[in-house]
Amino acid sequence: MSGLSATTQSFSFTISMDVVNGPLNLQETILSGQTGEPEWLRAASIFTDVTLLDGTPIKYMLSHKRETDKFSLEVRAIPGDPRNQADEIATNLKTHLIDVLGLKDDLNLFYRKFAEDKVLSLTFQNLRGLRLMHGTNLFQALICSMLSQNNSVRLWNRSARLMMASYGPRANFVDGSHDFLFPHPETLAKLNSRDLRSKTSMGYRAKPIVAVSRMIANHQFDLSKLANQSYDEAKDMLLELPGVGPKVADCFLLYGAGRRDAAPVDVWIHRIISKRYLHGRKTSRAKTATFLRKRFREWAGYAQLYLFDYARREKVKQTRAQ
DNA sequence: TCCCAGGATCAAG
DNA sequence: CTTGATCATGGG
Repeated sequence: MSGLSATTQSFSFTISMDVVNGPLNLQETILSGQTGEPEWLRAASIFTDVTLLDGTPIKYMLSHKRETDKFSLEVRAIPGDPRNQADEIATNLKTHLIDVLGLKDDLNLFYRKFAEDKVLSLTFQNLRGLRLMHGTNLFQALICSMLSQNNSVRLWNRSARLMMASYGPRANFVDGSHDFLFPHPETLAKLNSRDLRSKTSMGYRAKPIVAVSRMIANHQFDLSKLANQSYDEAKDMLLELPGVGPKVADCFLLYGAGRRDAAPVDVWIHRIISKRYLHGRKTSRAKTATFLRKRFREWAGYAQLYLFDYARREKVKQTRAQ
């Protein structure tokens, strides 16, 4: 024995997802604008994410074969701590991916259940394998959802990345690279909103984001407590936060807290629901939201995700046709 | 230059 | 309970 402890370097492995029923479209899933966390970085068809496993950071690159059914995931893992065992990291990473990518959700059941819905079923072919992601950090999910209000996906992602680079804890990896995680509420609570604004170009959203960070940092508000409450109770609690309205609250509940019966109603959803389900009658967003929840129940979040993507695609087609 | 982006808020009607 | 103006920022 040399006395040197074994160190784990970067390594690759494959996750066979035979046990998980249903398709996965990795690209659609990650690029669908869900607000639980910033969009994973993409180079060609390889996605990179950094997460905490048992409190230590891991960077991993993800790709998969073209088939959406019977897929397998190619994973390259770069540990943050060389003392962690490779097989242990692989096991934890697999569990993590099943959770984050919603691989337990029975998509085929969803497709079967609403095959007769003339509007929703239209989206199933192109979006087959699109899944709801599950945020890993409640605070991050709330802030990202707040950033998304009256903003484009591209811009809120940019602000979130700038927040990480400016105020996030640094994570080092065994290959010498480093990255920045999402900042803690305690860090943001100490800022004045003007500095946050100038460094992240988040505009007027800086003020409520600092305010909310303070409420969470001093335990005036507990995000984890919402899991034990009914949808209506949880939403009412969230609506008391400055800068959090009905849409942002639903984004947090769906993408952050993993409540699949929440259905955020934005301009796109409101348009397509009133046009295709309510005969073009003009209604309020509140009524659109109620309609979504009552019609799709525990699948409301999924219905919303598919209709949102579909509505955006239609818009793109229209603008191209001009 | 104006309009829009996964809206929230406040004042008026 | 609805409507309108305002709020930063950047892209088209």
